[in-house]
Amino acid sequence: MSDYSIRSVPQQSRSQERVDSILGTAADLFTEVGYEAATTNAIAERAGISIGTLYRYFADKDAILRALAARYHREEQALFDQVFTDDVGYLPLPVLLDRLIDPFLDLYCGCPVYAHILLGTDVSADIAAASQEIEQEVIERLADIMQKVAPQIDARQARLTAVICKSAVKSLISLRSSSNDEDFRVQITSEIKQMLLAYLEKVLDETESQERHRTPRGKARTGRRR
Amino acid sequence: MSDYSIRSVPQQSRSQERVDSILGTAADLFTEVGYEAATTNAIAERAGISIGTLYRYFADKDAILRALAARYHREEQALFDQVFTDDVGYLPLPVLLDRLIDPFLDLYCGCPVYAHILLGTDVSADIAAASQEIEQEVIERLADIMQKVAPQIDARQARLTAVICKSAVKSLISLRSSSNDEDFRVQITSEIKQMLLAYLEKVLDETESQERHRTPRGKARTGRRR
DNA sequence: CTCCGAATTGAGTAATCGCTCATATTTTCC
DNA sequence: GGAAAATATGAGCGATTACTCAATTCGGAG
Repeated sequence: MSDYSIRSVPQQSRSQERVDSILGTAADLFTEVGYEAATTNAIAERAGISIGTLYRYFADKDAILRALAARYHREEQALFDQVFTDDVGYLPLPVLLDRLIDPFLDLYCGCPVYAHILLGTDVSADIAAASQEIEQEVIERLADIMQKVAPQIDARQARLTAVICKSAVKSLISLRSSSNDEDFRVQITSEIKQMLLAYLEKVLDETESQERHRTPRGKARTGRRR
Repeated sequence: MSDYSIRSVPQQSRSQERVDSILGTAADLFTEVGYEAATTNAIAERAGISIGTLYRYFADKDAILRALAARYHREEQALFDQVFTDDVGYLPLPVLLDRLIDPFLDLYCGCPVYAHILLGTDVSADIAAASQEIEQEVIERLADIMQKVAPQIDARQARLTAVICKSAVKSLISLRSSSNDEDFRVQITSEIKQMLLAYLEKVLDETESQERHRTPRGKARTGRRR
């Protein structure tokens, strides 16, 4: 340790550990008692550090939640990148739904605080705004997928359908975190998927028949754009 | 029942007016800035009374929200009583959906704080528990209606379907209160109804065919475990 | 008008929370 | 070893909040 080889790697890696530890503890406390009720002193104590140290790494309490929201955003984007492959438009609907839903369920299951952020339960205005931005992004991603699945669909309907799908999954997350009964979770998951399947089949059916019967008036019936 | 922790029994008609005034102001403030951020002093000031007077009528801050939740519960029950008529089982599904959904949308639109209570956004544990109780009641009411619409359905599936319907309407409330764009609200309302319609048609279709084929067990589409 | 209880008032209290900073400890590097 | 820099500590500060209570006003009966 007396070599002057690397500048401050030990410091950095230790710092990162500290940050992660704080984030993990905070996430646990937030989900247990809510954001407001989770005091910074309690977070520090449970993380095994002093309150002063906590404030060396985070400017204020909100910054902790912001960091968690950022991590959530990152992981969610990674999931989407994984899902959004070339063949996404050619998958049977039930398979597509599983592909779209299951990884996200795992995400929220593995880190329940993400559900809090998503559902906007008991968060500051800043976080709520950030969360809404993330959701907007999700809607656009889903709309893109809709366009791949049904190229004949118009952009407006694709967005609308995306909003509905996102909402349904949000409901599913909410329902799943409202109960500890694993059986109920399985049933409700299957049921929401059934609902989405029925809805999507109906939407696709209607846009397809619109296409077949020739566009009723003029042009620009089929969405393009993008 | 009937203990909202109101301190003073209305000896004068003036008292009831006061209580209503406090409740109305509190409801406004709660929806504007949230429950935590709405201080009792601010409620009193806006209601044009002193903080002392407020505490003559309500034991503590939570009692105000509890009174609002009780009012919400009462109005919701009244709506259900109105909807749950004898012919409810014979209505075409789209009509039934309108009958079930539209009055509730009006309720939440007329008093947005009800949406806060329903969605559990930023409320105390007590209120969240009370809200969950109300929701449980809603599920049972909906399950009853499901049994009337489709007598061949089994109780378990009826409850499951009720949970889904309640969730979907909850989503709709959430979506509608997330935007001020009236056009969006109309579209999203129609779309959620479409989704529910597709889902209910599917559920009824499956239970009917189950009935016809006399297969109480076995080739059910919804995977049965246990 | 006088008197008295009920209603109202709002400055003040106790408790809590986010956050600071002077001090103490550890690490780095010669 | 030892100076200096980096990091950690936690008592305590200031601000905020729900809530109290002694003082004051109101209203109506005699």
